[in-house]
Amino acid sequence: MSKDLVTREANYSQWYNDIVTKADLAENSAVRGCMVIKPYGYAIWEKMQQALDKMFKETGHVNAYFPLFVPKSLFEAEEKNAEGFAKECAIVTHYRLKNDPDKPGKLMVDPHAKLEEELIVRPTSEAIIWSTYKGWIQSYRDLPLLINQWANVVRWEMRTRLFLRTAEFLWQEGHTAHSSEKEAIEETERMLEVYADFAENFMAIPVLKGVKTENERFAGAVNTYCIEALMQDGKALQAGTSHFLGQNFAHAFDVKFANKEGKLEHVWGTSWGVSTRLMGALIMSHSDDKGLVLPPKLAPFQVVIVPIYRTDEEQSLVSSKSLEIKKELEKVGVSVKFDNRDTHKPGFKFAEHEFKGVPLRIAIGPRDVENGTVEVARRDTLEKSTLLTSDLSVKIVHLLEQIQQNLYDKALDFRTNNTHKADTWEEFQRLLDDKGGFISAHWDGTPETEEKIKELTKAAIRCIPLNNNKEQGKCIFSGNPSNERVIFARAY
RNA sequence: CGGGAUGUAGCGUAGUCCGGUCAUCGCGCCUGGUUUGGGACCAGGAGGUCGCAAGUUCGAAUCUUGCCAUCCCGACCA
Repeated sequence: MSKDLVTREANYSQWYNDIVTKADLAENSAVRGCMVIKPYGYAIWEKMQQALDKMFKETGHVNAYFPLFVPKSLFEAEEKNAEGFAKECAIVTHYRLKNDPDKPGKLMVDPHAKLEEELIVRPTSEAIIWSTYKGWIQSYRDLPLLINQWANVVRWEMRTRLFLRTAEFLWQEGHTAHSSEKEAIEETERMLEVYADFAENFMAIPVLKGVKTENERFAGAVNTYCIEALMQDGKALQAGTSHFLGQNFAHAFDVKFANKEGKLEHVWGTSWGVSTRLMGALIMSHSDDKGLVLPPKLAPFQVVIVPIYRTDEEQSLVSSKSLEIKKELEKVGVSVKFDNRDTHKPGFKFAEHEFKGVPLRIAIGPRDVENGTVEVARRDTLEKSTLLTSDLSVKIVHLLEQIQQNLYDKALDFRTNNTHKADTWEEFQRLLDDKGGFISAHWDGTPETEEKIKELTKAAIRCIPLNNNKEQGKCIFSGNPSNERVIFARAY
């Protein structure tokens, strides 16, 4: 466990990988680039899903499910989208295997079972969904169409990393259709707000809301909004995107509706998604050199109770007290695990739960039962205190709220301390190499300049912040005039 | 896909240059006993196609070739 954990300073990426695997979140599988999400990691993802799903429904969306496969002819209909994803598609070309006559016991692809038309394993579902929407939308009365799906997608990435970039990943993708441009833009912005709200209030990660530059825009979108988070190593992570699709997909798939005047118009679209990459963001934002740190709102269990005893008699005494406390806490909505394994010593359990990021630990021994107390340890600050069991549930609820808030505050402080303005090229480069982080700087607005800066420094424009202050200045690279700062960073 | 590194028991490793007496050690695992308020101790035990496949050789963990996987650096990307 943590005695084997390399420090963040010594090797950040190894630290990350160690946490993912040693905290039992996920592991590499027999399939290149694809991970197995283990029960403890999946439980966190389920918490995320539950919270997000509720928020989607509260904003009027419903869930549906569309096929994994997209016929190539549909996939290529929206040209920019198809071109953008073409280089990372898995393609199904056959539908049958047969015994290999040359190798007994082995199978081979049956050459007679070639598909008429290849199927693309979805890298994103716009094509299959918009081709379906064509049949669902005739009138303005059919709009807006507000649908989300929870699914897996495949993008054949060259270099993968657990949660941050895997060939197959889990996500949700919302796909909506509207009768006006204004309404579609409102939807795009609404969902960005939902993502920001989720990141800040559940994940305890402050995020920067903004729009992408043309270079970084989703293939097939008119405008891409994003939330950007800053990781502890000073690199940025795109945590969610919301796209205004204009009428691009409506044109590509001929999706039209009759308006109130009886005239046919193309519908306006949006799509938005977050993925299991959020797991990576969660890990890298809060965890420390002792292991994972989880915000209470997303922890599979918020409190672990570790009983301490020597004799059978003590064990039954301590156990019944533990169960009593567990019940009391569950009554006020706190999730509790009673770790009554008799195969491990308390010290081992302390270390294990600490490594796995359980927000609060309660230890109960015979002494506590006698005194009417418990020992409570916070994972975020590692502070221990002895609390009277009277009103314990109220105190625990309060502590969990404090931990949630403290994690957010710490992450926000970190981001504040690692966001800098640069006004010259030298300053820009120095900031990048010294500290990384977000760098706020003037840019002349051209893709060429953005590209050159990226080439020279590996830093890209993460976003143009929403509600950005207008300010006259000169592009740090070209010296041409600029009327606002944008956010640069090296990114995952 | 380009550059670099690695692959030996569940994990971490020694051995590879210089082929044979070589499958090493620690953790973990199993059994028994003593333990239990911060990662227990003693004794005994099990566990291996040395990544996979061909080749060279009397003989391959060790040499050659191909493939696969992982990590790091690029390009690509949520």
